[in-house]
Amino acid sequence: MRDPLRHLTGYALRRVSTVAMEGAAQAVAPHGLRVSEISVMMVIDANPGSTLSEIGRLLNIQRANMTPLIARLGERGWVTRTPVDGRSISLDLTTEGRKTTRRAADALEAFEDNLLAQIAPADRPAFFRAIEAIWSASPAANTAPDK
Amino acid sequence: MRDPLRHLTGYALRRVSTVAMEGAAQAVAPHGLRVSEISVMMVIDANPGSTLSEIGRLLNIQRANMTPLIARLGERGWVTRTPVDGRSISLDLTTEGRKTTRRAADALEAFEDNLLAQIAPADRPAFFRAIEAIWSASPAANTAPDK
DNA sequence: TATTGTTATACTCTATAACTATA
DNA sequence: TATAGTTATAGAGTATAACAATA
Repeated sequence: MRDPLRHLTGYALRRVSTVAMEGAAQAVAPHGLRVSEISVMMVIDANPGSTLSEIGRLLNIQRANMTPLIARLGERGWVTRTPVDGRSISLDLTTEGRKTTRRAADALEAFEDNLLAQIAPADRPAFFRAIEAIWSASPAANTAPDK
Repeated sequence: MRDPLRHLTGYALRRVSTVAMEGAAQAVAPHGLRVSEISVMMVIDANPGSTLSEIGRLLNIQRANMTPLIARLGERGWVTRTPVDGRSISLDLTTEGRKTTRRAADALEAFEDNLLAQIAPADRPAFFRAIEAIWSASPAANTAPDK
């Protein structure tokens, strides 16, 4: 079977991205989390007191989709919501949320290390330059999500 | 805002893959096609007479999801279905389907060229080696989709 | 007026299970 | 028994529009 898509950059990127997402999902699932959820928790952990909107912007997740995600994390006692000025709410991890984040993030990073280990060390700088070049030239990198 | 995900290979791949998919979708939409549809049509064009299952395997699309996709292309008069042995059907492009494929594939490849152009020529070989290394080490590359 | 959070909704992609009919 | 195609369905991710409350 001939594969006329094999030479296409975007197609190659999509396949490999799928591999990465599935591995990340598996790494994080035993901790009861989805990739989107651990991502949000890691960002809150690194930026305590940030706003729902701010975190969504960083991760390219729209407000409308952040709300139920944060609600799920709140129900499990991992994230607290504190009104900050009457219309914004600031997000923080609970002690239990921090523990869960650390465990899940460790699992995620172990998987990411395995991913990176597949790439020959000599190829890594060029690989990341390429990724960064595509990203920073993209509309998504230069536009605010949501509106 | 600190971004604790920035250094993760998989996260970087996902973002860039999203850029690629959105660009591909935009390139192909004016021709009335989705990315999955032009992909299938390009594969049929390169492998006329192949089977629905065979094409699905190549593209990692399950049979259950191929059926409605092929049905849509059939309704538009772009793909024909020919029974080959009573349970398999072979797929071919009509003349009109070939024209559409050529136009949409040209648009897609123009976008892909722009993507590639973002990467410094000196970085390209390492970039593709890295992509290929991650892919070929993945479970997906060594497993048949569907079951 | 612009922004925040919320609700409702819809569309795409992907996945599974069950079924038939054929090989 | 295994495979091909089909149907129905469900989950997840993502997108838009509209709204109330606040800055």
